[in-house]
Amino acid sequence: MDETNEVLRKAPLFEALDEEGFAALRASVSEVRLGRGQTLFSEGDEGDRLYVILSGKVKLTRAAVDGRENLLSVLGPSEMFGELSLFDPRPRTASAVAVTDAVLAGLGHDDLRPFIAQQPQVSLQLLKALAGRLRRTNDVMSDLVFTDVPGRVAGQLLDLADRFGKEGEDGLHVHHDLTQEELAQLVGASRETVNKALAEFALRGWLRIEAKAVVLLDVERMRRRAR
Amino acid sequence: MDETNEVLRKAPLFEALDEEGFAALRASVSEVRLGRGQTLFSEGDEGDRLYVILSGKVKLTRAAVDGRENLLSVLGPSEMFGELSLFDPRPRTASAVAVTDAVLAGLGHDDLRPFIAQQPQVSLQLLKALAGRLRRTNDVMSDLVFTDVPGRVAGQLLDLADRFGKEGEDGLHVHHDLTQEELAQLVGASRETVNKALAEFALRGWLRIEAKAVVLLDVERMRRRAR
DNA sequence: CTCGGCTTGTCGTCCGGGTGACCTGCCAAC
DNA sequence: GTTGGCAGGTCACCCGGACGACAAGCCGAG
Repeated sequence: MDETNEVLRKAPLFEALDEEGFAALRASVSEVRLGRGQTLFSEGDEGDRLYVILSGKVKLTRAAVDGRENLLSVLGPSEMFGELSLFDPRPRTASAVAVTDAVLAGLGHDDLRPFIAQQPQVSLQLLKALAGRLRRTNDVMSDLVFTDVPGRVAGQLLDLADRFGKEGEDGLHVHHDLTQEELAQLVGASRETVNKALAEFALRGWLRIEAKAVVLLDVERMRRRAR
Repeated sequence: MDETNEVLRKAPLFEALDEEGFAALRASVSEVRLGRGQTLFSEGDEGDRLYVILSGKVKLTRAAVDGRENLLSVLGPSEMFGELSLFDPRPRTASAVAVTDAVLAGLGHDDLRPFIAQQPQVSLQLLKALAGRLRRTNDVMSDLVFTDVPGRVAGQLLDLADRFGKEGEDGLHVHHDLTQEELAQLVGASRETVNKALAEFALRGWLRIEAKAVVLLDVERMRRRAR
C-alpha cells in the first residue's frame, strides 16, 4: 500500500516519526471503509481510537436536542480526527459521518501512547496541530459573531478551496461534496439563506455553481466579501 | 512567595513537574503587574511568552475591522494563556487586557521548550489542556448557533460560576468583574439584550444582580434555560 | 461637595435571516 | 418509460435581536 503510506505520512501525527517508528505504528493501523452517509461513531459513544482519512471526506457533526445539526468541520485525506479523547478521555462530543465513500486508518489509543511518551517530536507535532485547530476554531467563532451569512459562506468556500481546491482552466474548482443543507449547517445558517448567498455570488460572476461543488472565478472579491 | 508557588502549582503546565523541575522553571518566571484596563499584549504582536495568572482576571479579546469586540474568554488565577504561539509561532490572534488589577507569571518560550522536550508528562498535560480548551470552544460554537441570547447568558453565568463562584448564605456568588458590555461581548450579543435577559432572570427570582457580579439563586432553572 | 464619565436600565425602530410552504429538476430504482 | 425521493431554487411572513437614543444611578477625582 504505497499510496496509503504516502497519505499517512502527511498526517501531522506521522510526520515527525523516523522510518522505524513509522513502520511500527503502521503495523497497528486498521483500515475502515465507509459508504457515503455511513456513521463511524456517534456523539456520546466511548472513543478510544483516532482516525486519519486515507481517501474521501468525513464530516463531524453535533446535534441539538431538537434535532437540528451543526457541522464542526469537513475533513479530507491526510486529516486527522477523534484525537481529543486521547488526552481527555470522555465520550465523543461529535458524530463522524462519511460525506463520500471513504477509507480511514484507525489507531487505538493504547497503541499510540507509547509513541507519544517516547518521541517528544510526536507530541510537539500534536501540540502544534491542536494549537492550529484552536486558532481556526476561534476564527470561526469570531465569524459567527461578526460576519453575516453571505460573508460566512464566502469565507467557508475559501477555506474549502484551500484544502480541496484544484486550479482549472476556467477557475478554481472546489469539489466540496456537500449539499447546500450541509454547507448551511457548516456556517450556522439555514439552507435557504445559503442558497440565496450562492445565487447572489453566481449572479455577480464571482463563482459558478456545480453539483456539490463550486468554481471560484473571482477569489479576490470573495475574499473581500468574507471579512 | 509561598502564595505564588501554590497558585503556579495548580496551573496545568506545572502540575506534572517534580520538585526539581518546578524549581528550575520557577527561576525563569518573571512577574508582571497590570492595572485594571491595562493591555498586556495586542492582536498582531509577536508573542514568545506564555502567562499564568497569579491573581486578578484577564480577558482575551478580538477586534473586528469596524471596532466591535468579542471576548474569547475571561481567565482567573492558575489559568494559562498565550501558549498557542509556543507551538505555532505566529502573531498573537487576540489581545490580553486586565479586567481587574492582576499579577501574572510570564515565561519565555525558550525557557520552556527544554522542559517540554525532556519531560513527557508536561507535554501530555499540555495536550490535555489544549484538548479540553478545544472541546470548550466547540461547545461555545454550538451555543452560538443553537441557543438564543438569554440561553447563552445563562450558560455563560453558570460557566463563570464554576470557575469563580463562591457558595454563600444567600446563594452562589459569582463575582465576574465584568461590565454588562463585556458580558455581552463574551456571549456575542448586544449590551441591551444581555441587560434585558439579566433583568428577566432577576424578575423570576433566579438570580440577584450586583455590581460586576450576580448571585445565583436557582441554579437548576438557570441550567435548564441554558440548553 | 460637585462635576464628569462610566455603567446600567429602557425605549421604539428596523432588518437579517429563520420558518414554512411550494415548485422544479434530476437521478436512481423499478 | 414511470415513479419516488432528494437536492436545489424562491417565495411571504414573522421574530429575535441589533441599533440609536436617553435618562438615571454610581463612583472617583478634583
